[in-house]
Formats: sequence, C-alpha cells, structure tokens
Amino acid sequence: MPKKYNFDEIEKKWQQIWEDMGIYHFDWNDTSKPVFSIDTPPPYPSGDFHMGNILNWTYFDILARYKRMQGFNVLFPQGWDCHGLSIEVQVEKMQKIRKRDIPPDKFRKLCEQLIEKYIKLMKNSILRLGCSIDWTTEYKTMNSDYWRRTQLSFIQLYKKGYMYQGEHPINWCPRCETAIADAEVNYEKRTSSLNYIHFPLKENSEHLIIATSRPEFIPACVAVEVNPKDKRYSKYIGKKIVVPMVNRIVTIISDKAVDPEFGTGVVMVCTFGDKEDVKTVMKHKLPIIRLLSENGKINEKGGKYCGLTINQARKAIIEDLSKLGFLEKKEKLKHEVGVCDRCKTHIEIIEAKQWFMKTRKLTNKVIKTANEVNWYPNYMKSRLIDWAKSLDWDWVISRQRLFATPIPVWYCKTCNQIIVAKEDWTPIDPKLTNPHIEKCPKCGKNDFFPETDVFDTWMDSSITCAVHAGWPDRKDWKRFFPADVHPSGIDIIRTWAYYLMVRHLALFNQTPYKSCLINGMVLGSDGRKMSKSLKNYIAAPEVLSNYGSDASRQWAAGGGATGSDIPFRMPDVEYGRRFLVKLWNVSKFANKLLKDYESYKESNQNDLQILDKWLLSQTAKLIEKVTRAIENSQFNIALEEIRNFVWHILCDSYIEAVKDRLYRPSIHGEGKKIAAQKTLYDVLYIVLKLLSPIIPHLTEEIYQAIYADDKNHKSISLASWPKSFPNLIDDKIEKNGDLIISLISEIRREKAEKRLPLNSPIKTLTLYTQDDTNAKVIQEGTVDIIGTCKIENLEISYKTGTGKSLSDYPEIQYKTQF
RNA sequence: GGGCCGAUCGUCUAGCUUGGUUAGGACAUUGGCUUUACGAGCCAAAGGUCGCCGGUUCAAGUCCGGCUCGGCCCA
Repeated sequence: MPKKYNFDEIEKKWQQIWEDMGIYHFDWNDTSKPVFSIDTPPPYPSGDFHMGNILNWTYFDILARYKRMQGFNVLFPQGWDCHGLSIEVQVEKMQKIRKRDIPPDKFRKLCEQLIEKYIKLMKNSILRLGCSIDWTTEYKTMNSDYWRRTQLSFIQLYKKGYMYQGEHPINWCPRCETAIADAEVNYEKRTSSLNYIHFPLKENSEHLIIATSRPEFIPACVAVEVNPKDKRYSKYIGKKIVVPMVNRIVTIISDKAVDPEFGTGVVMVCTFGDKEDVKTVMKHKLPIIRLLSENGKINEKGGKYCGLTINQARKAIIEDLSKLGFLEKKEKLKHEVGVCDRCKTHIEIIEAKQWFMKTRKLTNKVIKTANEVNWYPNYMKSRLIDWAKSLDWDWVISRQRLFATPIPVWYCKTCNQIIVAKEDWTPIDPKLTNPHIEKCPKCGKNDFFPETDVFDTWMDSSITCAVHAGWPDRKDWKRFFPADVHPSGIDIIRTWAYYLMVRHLALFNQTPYKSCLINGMVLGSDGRKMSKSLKNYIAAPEVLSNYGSDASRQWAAGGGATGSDIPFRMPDVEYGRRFLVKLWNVSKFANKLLKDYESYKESNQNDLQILDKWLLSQTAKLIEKVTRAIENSQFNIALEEIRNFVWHILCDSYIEAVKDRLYRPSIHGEGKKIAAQKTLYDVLYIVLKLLSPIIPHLTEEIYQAIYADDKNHKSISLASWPKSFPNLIDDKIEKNGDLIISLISEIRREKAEKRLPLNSPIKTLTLYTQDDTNAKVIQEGTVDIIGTCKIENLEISYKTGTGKSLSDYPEIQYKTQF
C-alpha cells in the first residue's frame, strides 16, 4: 500500500470498475432474495449539481449499499424529469425566439437537445459521487415511452371517473398569454395607490367607503365585505349596496379574512382581483363575472371600458369616479404583488377551462395510508396529512405549454363531445394525429380538433413507483411494488410525496411507497437555504473535485439529523478527508503488522488478552448501534459511532496498547501476538464493511489490498453486512479494559509532564491498591501495560501508597522510578 | 394569517421518544510532544445558568402551557 492515497485516482478507478462489473444491476429474474426498491426521484436536469443533490443521493446510496450487503436484491433506478417551463424559457432566450414563432415539434426538439446536454452534466456528477445506481434502468420522462405511461394513467383514471374538465381560476400572465403554476409566480414589493370609493347603500342615503388598490375591477364587483367583529359595520351585514359606475346591487357579507386595519375595513370582492377574492367567491358561492380576456384587456363586461388594458382602465375609472364624486381620496400603498417569473408582468387570475383530477375525494384514504407509511423522521407525516386536509381545490393538471406530455384528448367540432384516447393509442400527440375513430360517437360527424393543453409535469413524476416496477409492461410488476422507500425533500412533501400518493391510490388502490425518507435543506454559511440568488451557493462539482466523493459523502451523512436542515461547511468536508487519511494510515499500518498473519489458522482463544476482548466486545456493540442507526435512517449517528470507534478506540487506545505485543513476540510470546493480529484483522474488516455504504471507494481500496484474497468477494460491496456477536459482549471485560487503558494513559501523561519521550523506559512502576479485582485486572493486563509504557519492573502492592492517584481511579495510587 | 420544525460552549451538532452520572462529539482557540502508521498526527487545557417565563415532579436540556426569535412550506 502506498504511503499516500490519491483520492481522485482511487475513486475514479473504482467507479469505472464497478460499472464494468455491473455489480449494481438489479436482478429482475431472481426470486430467492427479498427485493428492496428505491423510488429514486428523477431530478429536473437544470445542469447544476448542488450540495442538496449530494445530500439526497448520498442518503439513498447509503441505503442501497447497506441493503445489498444485507442480502436484498436492490432496485436503484435513475430517471430524469425533463418537462418544464424553465427549459422552454431558456430555449427562447438562447434562440432569441418566442415559442409560437416556430412549429411546436421543432420547439420541442430544441428543448430536448438542451435537456440532453444538462443530463450529461448531472449524470457525470452522480457517477462522480459513486452512487450504486443500476444505469440499465435509466429513463427520461420526455421520451415517448415514458409519457405513454403518463397518458395511459390519465386514460385509466378518466375511465374511473377521476379526471374531469371544468372552469377554474388560474394564474395568467397577460403578456405571455399562458397559465402559470403557483411555483412560477414571484412576489414583488410594488407601490401603487389605495383608492377610497363611495358605495351607496340601497335602502337609504348612507354610504360605505371601500378601499381598493384595483378600482378597474369595479365592473366585476360581486360583493362588499367586512370583518364580522368590526363593530363599525356590523349593522350593515346582509344589507344591499350599490356598486358605482355599473349600478349593480350586491350584498354586504362578513368574513374574518378581512383585516379591519386595512383601509376603511370595507373591501370589495371581485372576479378576480386577487387570490383572496377567489377564496371568498368559492366560499360564499358568489357569482362570477369574467372581466378580462386572455390578452389581459377588459372585455364587454367592462361596459365603456371594454378594450382598454388594465392600466388604461384603472386611469379611466379613477377619473370617472372622481368626476362623479365617488372618489374620497387616494393613498400611497406598498404591497406585494404576484408577477410572472419570466417577464415580471403583474399576473392576473382568470377563469378558464382546465383538466382536473378529483384528488379531494381521496383525502381520507391519503390520511389513512400516510399513517401506515414509515416516515423518517416520523413527524414529517403531519406535513402530508395537514396539506391533504387543507386543500380547497382539486388538482389542476392541464398547462398551456409545449414541452410536456400531451393530453390525449380531442373534441368534436360539431357537438364539442370529448374524445379521450383509447389505451392502445398511446403514446399519441393529438396535435399531430387524429383520433382513431370513424365518427363522433355522439353526433356522428367526423371533424375533430385537438386538445392543445399539456399535462402538469407532476403528472409525469407522480407515477414513478409504478414505472420503476415495470408497470404496465411487466406482468410481474407488483413484485417490485410498492417501493420500499420514497426519498423526498422537506420542501416537496406536499407535491411529490402527495401526488405520488393520490395517483397510485387512485390507480391501484395501494400505497406507492412503504416508507418515506425526508432530507432537509442545505443551508449556506449565513444559515439560509443555499441558493444562487442569495449568493451563498457552493457548486457541488467543485467540492467533489477538491475533496472527493468519500469526504463529501461524510458531510452529507454526518452533517446533522436526518430530515433537519444541514448547513454546508467546508471544515466538515475537511474533517471527512482527515478521517479518510486516518483510515488509510491505520489500514496501511495494519497491513504491515498482518503480513505474517494467516487467517485460516485457528488461533488459541486462551491467548486473547483483556484488551483484545475489550475491543471485540465494543466492536459487537458498534455493529448493533450502527445497524440500528441505519435501519432508522440515522446516518449521522451511524457515521459518528464508527468514526469515534476507529479514531479513538481502535487507533488511539487499542493499537497503541498492543504494538509491543506485535513487535516483540520473542518477549511476550507468539500466541499473544497472533491474538492481537486476529483481533485487529477481524475488527478492521468489520469496520470497513460498516463504513462501505458511506465511504465506498476507500473501503474498497483497502479491502482489495488486505482482504480480497482471503474473503473472495469481487467487491466489498458484495460482502455481507457484519452480524453482531452478543456472546462476546461483556461489560465486565470492558470495565477491566478501561482500567488498563486508563493506567497506560496515566503513565503517558506522567512522562509528558516530566518532559520525557514516551519511549523512555521506567525502571519500576509500583501500584498500590487494596482492591483484589483491580490487582487481578492489572496483573492480567501486564503484557500490554509494560509493553506500551516500557516498564521494566511492575510491582503491585496491597498497601496504601504515598504516590499519585490515578485520575479515573482514585483508589489506585502509583509511583514511577525512572 | 396557517401547518411543521428548530433554538444546547466562539461556530456547527448529538442527547429530548422512555425525566435520574460530571450535557457527548467536531471545528476553531491555548499549552505540550518525533512516539518503528498517521504533525492531515498524538497528549492535554480552557470554554455551556441547554432562547425566555411559568407549571408538573424528590428530580427537567428532556414532559406540559405561554412568549420571543429563526427556518421550510403554504396563503
């Protein structure tokens, strides 16, 4: 073994060899081993691999490697969630075009090319992290073979009555003329004016003054609202009031959502000035007046303002109100408004025909199933349950975009009949292909027009548990379903974990995953979520090339409790690397000391010294602790236990104490040397195996150098997980060993205090104790005590001594004579 | 405004499920040491009224209630 190890060389070498050997391939035909399947979330290939990705992939790679060693047939697939608005925007920017400028299939091609480039970058990083992925399973949601499944699931759910078309308010960018998802809405602080406007009461000459920042919505006003606890207005609740300019008579309603402190405490409810309006309209079942057309202009419902843009209409209406004496005053107002992520245009809410999935009728089942799933950590389940309970609307699954899975639906031009594709027509793009039917089943005509909307990207990514298992093509796909674990970020429980759950429950009436492993967010050095816009971002490839995979993985595994946010700090990665150096050094040293050790020869159990048994007992406990920790996905606990064991118990205490036995068998006896060799040989092997899921590369390198010839596995990752040996767990032995270690430390301290080199000989060490047990332990441990401390003569006296007391054992005194 | 989580040496973190030693570890700091693996090491020191207030208890970092601040997500 070379003096220094080159992590970059070693890690790349093994990554290549593992791939060549194909040792991480799932065996689809094996029926003997239990299956462990991981629902690897297909990432959105943005081109960046960030520390959050390292955290995720490390978590599930540890599980995959651990379960494989436990004897499971592990399915660790990898896909790519390709569709999305972000890519469309990037393509438009790069090509300097608008998506409507070129044919949709051409635009799609450009998106695909860009995604392919990003996938390559990201895949390189995943490979560089050394993940034990079965790359033969690789898939892309943009490929027709994948979106065939998205369409198929839609058709099946349509047949089951889960899919419907309906009117629904959506976020609409008037400039881009598309619906956009909530996630694509940004909130910006803007200044506008708050207008105080007279609304006359119907029954008498009184009036109320409402405050609004959006007077242009007056033609769409359907109610006036106050807080039920607001005493100023309680007598008006239920009364009729006249909307100025349009002279519509509406009711004064009450809702605790109204802030009495805002303006006058009276607000108008319109279709739809903001999201609050949407809620109020739904809740109070108010009529809907569509004021805006899709280009963002006022339509005929706006009366004289028809055809104006929103800004023009606002100006005009304020002028008119002022002229007619309805405008009390104007105030400056700073508030947050929703703007389009890409063009910063103030978004509007409009009603449009959309496709939905009836998710709310599954809520009880979702709650029940979520309670049956094992969550790591457990409290995360409430995030899913609370979310499911709080949903007001069904899931809007249609989007007005291009780069996504087409909705396989046509409409009859004559009678508007909905034609949903048959299952065996998929994959199909209705924009390019007509429905495979002779005539409309309702009116008999044969002129159809395609649905141009596409599916929300979550429609692709929320069937992965079934797709990974081979649905719908493999007859035996249920053998690999549900997934054993679905990993998810804390921020996407309400989307990914939830959509998976409703989709699979609706389709198969079964939970998609048996357990859910949650990772927290990666925080930057400022304690906030790491992101490029906050300028606290660290690129993962940089960390990987500076410190390597094994060190980075230690940061991910050990950075904090599973599920909690993990701060990224370079010193943690540094510490990981220092541990690797330590492990390399101790292995190199052990290799030298074990040169003449023949593992096949039975050693004499009687030669085992207290410290050998002391180490074995602690090793058995370590196996139990680490196994329990990984079973509970407590990777930080597992790693800390092993690191402390290796560094302090194995290296600082045990090896230091048995060196002399190993160096000088002529003095201490060959049997005692072999006992130490055997202990060291067995314990180091156990440690390497325990570490290999977390630190796969270095443990492999060491395994190949020391153990491969003897143990005969092609790779340490094919070895079996260590089993504890409870028969060797002995608290008394551990206590006795502690006494010996403590005594050795005391003597070393004594030398240090006297400024003597540690290898300076001691003529006589006299120990005073009145405790028979102590005396006996010291006697039994003599070999390692005198060897390590270079004591020529060790005397035990049963008298009370006059020397110093041992710091941990005040009942024992000692005197040294140099 | 709602849901969930967190607050422990200068910094980061474990412990809280199931209350009971001197609150464990890492980094940083300080002092010492060539010791036939490792100075990227070893030995040691210093550093904490466990966010605040109250309650339960013989006993609270741990359980309960309230508050403050922070995070993630949602509105």
